[in-house]
Amino acid sequence: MKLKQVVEIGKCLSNQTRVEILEWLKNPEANFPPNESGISNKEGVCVGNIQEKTGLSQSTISTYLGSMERCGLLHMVRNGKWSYFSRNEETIQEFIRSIQ
Amino acid sequence: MKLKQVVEIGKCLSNQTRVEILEWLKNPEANFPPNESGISNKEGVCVGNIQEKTGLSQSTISTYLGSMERCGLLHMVRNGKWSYFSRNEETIQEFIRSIQ
DNA sequence: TTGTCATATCGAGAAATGTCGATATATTTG
DNA sequence: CAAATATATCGACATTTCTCGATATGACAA
Repeated sequence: MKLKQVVEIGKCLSNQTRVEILEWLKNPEANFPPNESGISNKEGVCVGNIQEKTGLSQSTISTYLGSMERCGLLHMVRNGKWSYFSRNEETIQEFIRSIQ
Repeated sequence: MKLKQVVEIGKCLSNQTRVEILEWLKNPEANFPPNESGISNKEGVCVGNIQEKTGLSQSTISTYLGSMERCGLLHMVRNGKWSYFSRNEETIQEFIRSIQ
């Protein structure tokens, strides 16, 4: 993994709420209520459910999730009006290999 | 590892130079000139040699290394007027376990 | 003790990030 | 089409971090 990407991931991990989101998404079914649509939490958790759990504003959480997706920590899939976020385990492993 | 420590490590990894230092210290004998004192680079690299390689000011590098030590990424040992820094592999592994 | 060297700490201004409310966009529903 | 809903983006101000030069500290040498 390139240095720039390591740094971008580091920026995401430099904030308590973002680290918690990453942690919660290890077990999305236990940490979030079921999605309104049929989609399982395993495939991704919608922005609203993450926002509610953190207590921060909608715009802040949307910004957080966007930056976590751009650096590769999270994967996003859109379905209608919802965006579903899940961990991107491949990139996380690459990041780990870069620093260990 | 506690959330706060993960975040402090994240802050250290959010800067290009600090990530490079961590990378260089994987192989200190290849990346730094021998220490003036008898101490091997394997046991730690002194601040001056790290500063010279980065090109940043002495005070900046001292601040960087201090924060990397406080969060547990680096280990420091003092010897006379020198401080020697090396990777703290135990904490690095703990950090990795926290995010994977 | 005085001077020199390596490192640490301080104070400051510049730059980046945090976080919000307001608003824009896009999708679905009536 | 109009309204409602979920998410994204914008603009702004507060806070944090970056990075430096200046200075303090502590160890060693003369």
